[in-house]
Amino acid sequence: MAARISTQKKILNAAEMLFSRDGFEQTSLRQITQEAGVNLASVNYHFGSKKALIQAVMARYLVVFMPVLEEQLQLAEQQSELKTEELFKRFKIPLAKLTEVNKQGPDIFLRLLGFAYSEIQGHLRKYTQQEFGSVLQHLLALLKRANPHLDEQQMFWRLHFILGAAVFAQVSGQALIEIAQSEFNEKVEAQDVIDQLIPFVSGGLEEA
Amino acid sequence: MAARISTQKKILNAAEMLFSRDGFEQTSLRQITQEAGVNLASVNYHFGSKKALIQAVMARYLVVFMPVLEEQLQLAEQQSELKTEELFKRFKIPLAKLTEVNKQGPDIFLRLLGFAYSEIQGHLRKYTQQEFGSVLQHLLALLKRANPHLDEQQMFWRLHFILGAAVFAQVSGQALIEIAQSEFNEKVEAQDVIDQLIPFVSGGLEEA
DNA sequence: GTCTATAGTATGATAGAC
DNA sequence: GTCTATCATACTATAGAC
Repeated sequence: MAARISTQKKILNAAEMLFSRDGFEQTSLRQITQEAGVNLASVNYHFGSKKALIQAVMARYLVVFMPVLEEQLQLAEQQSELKTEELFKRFKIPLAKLTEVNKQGPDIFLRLLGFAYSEIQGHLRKYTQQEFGSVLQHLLALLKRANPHLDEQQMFWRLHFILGAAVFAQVSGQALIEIAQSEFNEKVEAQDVIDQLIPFVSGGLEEA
Repeated sequence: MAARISTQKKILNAAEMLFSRDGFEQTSLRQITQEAGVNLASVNYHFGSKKALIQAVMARYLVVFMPVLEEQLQLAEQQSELKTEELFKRFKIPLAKLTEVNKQGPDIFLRLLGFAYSEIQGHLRKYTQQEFGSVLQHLLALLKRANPHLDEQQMFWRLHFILGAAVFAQVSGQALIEIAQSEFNEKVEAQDVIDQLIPFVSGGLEEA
């Protein structure tokens, strides 16, 4: 017996797969409904619009990720010493938690996040800020404490550079991983990319 | 007397303005021809296709930028000590040279480059590699010499992170600059962003 | 809830008169 | 070289039968 999955879930699953592979704008409702094996019109029936569907796909991950990140930030705060790399390493815990949503959850989420920022998804930014703004504010506060030598402006730009590096790594991720594999004859996992990224962004942020 | 500009140039100028503001895919041939004050069909008459037009827009900058970059790399090579930040600073010279193409040339070029990589423009990558691959190989060789403590894999990933940070800064550039201005009550120029970027990527690349 | 059919809009490209 | 007119195609979204 095939599992009985609601049309809503079928749409979410198909959309997630295609969005994370090709991006939001590059994926049409036709592709999604075909992949999901449901009717074209059902997207608008269940979600109202493509934008709302995008938000729903992201939300499944954000509602898991953000609370765990906040938890980790609070743990970090209790430590006597607050080191940049330590803070970034804490991202690995909420990321790992996403395997509960989907076996490939961490990869998928990071790629979705990449597309969310590289394509200009104003509505997503607004939604994230509204729902999880406090967590992001908390992160910023801790990074400032760990890097008192940076002024506001340096911090502002470097955080955006970090975001850019992370986003780019994920969006170009699969292509890059394949290049890396053929070049180094080693299997490369998405997790390895994170491990490469953390010292890079830490070094960049701390630089005097 | 209005300057007599050829239709080709009118198209190139309008396309450049719109591409650098909105990206390649977000800009339609109809917008371009309207902005240029020429007929819709003339793009295909003069350039053959939208892809070819994109390439022509980029080429105007690349043919100026790349030779000057190569010149700078050769100068760097003659120095006894080869420092990472020194290498990245050398990018400022070929960038500044782009004011000869257009007063806003450096900004425009960096934004175009950003879109070229964030949207997946396979044909552009191929073109750049074909025409200017040797310069990029040279840069890679020097960065390796300046950072002998990094293995191939670390170097590979960090270069892509750097690309991501740079691209993101440019593509989100105008929006970010506006945020920065309102937040810091200071005028921010594109040049300032470069100055912020250089120590960040240098610190990130060198990190042990 | 799910379907077909289609409205309404936008795109890149081209044929053919001038 | 430049124009008008139009083709062929893709998209999101919705109306209305079942």
